[in-house]
Amino acid sequence: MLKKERHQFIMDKFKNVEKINTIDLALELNISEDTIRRDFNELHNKGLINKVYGAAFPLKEKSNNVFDITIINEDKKIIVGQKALSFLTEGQVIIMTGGTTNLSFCKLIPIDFSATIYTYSLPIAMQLSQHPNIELIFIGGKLQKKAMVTVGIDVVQVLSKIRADVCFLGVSSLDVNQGLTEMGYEVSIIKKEMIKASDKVIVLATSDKINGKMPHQVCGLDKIDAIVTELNPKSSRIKSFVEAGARVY
Amino acid sequence: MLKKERHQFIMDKFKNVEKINTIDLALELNISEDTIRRDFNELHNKGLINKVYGAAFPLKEKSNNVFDITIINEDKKIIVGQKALSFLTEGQVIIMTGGTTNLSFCKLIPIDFSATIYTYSLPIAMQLSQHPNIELIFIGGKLQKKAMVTVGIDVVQVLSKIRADVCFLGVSSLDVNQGLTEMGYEVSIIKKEMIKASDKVIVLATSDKINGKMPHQVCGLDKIDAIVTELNPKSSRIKSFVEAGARVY
DNA sequence: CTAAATCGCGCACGATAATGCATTATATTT
DNA sequence: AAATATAATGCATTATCGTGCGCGATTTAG
Repeated sequence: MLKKERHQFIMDKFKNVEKINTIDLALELNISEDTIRRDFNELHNKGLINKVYGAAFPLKEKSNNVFDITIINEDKKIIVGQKALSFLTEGQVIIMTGGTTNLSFCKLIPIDFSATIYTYSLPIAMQLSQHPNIELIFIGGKLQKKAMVTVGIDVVQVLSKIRADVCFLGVSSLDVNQGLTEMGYEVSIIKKEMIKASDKVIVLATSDKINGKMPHQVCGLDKIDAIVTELNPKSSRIKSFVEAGARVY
Repeated sequence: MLKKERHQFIMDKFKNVEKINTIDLALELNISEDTIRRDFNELHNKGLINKVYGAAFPLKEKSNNVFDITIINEDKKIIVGQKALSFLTEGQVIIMTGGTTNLSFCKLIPIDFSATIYTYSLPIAMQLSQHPNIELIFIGGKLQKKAMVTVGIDVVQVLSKIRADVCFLGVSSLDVNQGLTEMGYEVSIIKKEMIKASDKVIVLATSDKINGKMPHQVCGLDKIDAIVTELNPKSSRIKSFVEAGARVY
């Protein structure tokens, strides 16, 4: 039995059992404890298992992979993204904010779509890097780890110098009276700048963002050219926005 | 039986089996193990199979998840990374290049390590965003999709204005006479700038990078403060570097 | 605090790999 | 078709890898 096979065997076994004893596995596979220990050590070094005295445990399945981004309400966000596709035109210059709604949207963009896209979100950039015809420009700055976006004066400065055709804007909250509001001050500043830099502003939001209020205002409804949600535009939950004159899709 | 036929035979066989033993195949095809090994090596270099001690495996089909980064020769890179940890000091200002060797290194950095880190690599930034005490600054620019790093004048400009204590430099190739060389012109320019901006330069490289030559020179060995590989510094494979006066770890 | 279990390290040995070289097969040129 | 260059193959040698064992160090449990 090859080393690699044993490693695979161990990882597979952890799908069924919660703990593997060093001695037991040595007996089961008919090899020395030393080898098992070495295997455990190697797997431990790779960050695949937890090791304790005399045994090993599987790692808590909680996103041990940094790069695994879980999208909550993904089905709703996919609906939003599909509607938003109609706002894309070949050759546009686009500003794309962060957030999982925008991420879902980016996953739906046709693979050969051609455009220039500015973003300040790491996950969005990773996703869009798959598109060979998209010229992707990342706006650098200090990283805000929670949102995985860059913030700070550098970001604002870059934004102040560009002109985009359209901005796809993910949001914290959307309210009929307050308009668009953000949880973080820095992000609110940056989004203001993004709106200023774009001819059109398309807001992507699932219904759970509606009628919430966050401390920092970004803009009023009048600045927004389209609001895309997973709801039917005639839905009662979005009625107030339609009545206020917003273009809801 | 021609080489091409054998290669085809091997790839076909992987459609049915999960593992091909070196000896078994040699017996089956009635040719020497050497030839099989050479075949495995060639296919491995083309990135078509995985090779381990005594056998070969088919590549696990790359996941459709953009964020999944497969690190080849991960065990070697982990050794490099562990050695490189000794060059870290709390509170440093660090420049980190891209590449999977550096990525492995970043995974090994203690979770509570505190420093300021500049990078132009998306995967590295994603990884380091896990560390709460690291002030992470992403250098923006046009994204080079293949390497997942930003390039262009903006990157150079940012680098020209910073001073770092240490630069951890991943490389394309390392040669005793040519020094550090790169495949891409743009990246070579940027790495020059990174070296200029740093007091110390630590090169992280697995042995397969050694004695290769790429078209664009970055710097000579004299600019490098330390070369970290997975090899023992006394190994014959690295001997020429030691003799040339390089500090090999 | 003590005893038992477990661990890490160095060493030895057999298996597998890499390298240089001679030989044979294949491709290219004239 | 013959001559020559180029590539592929196998063998011998040396290097490297994986594994088990022994021993002292470390950890756990009572």
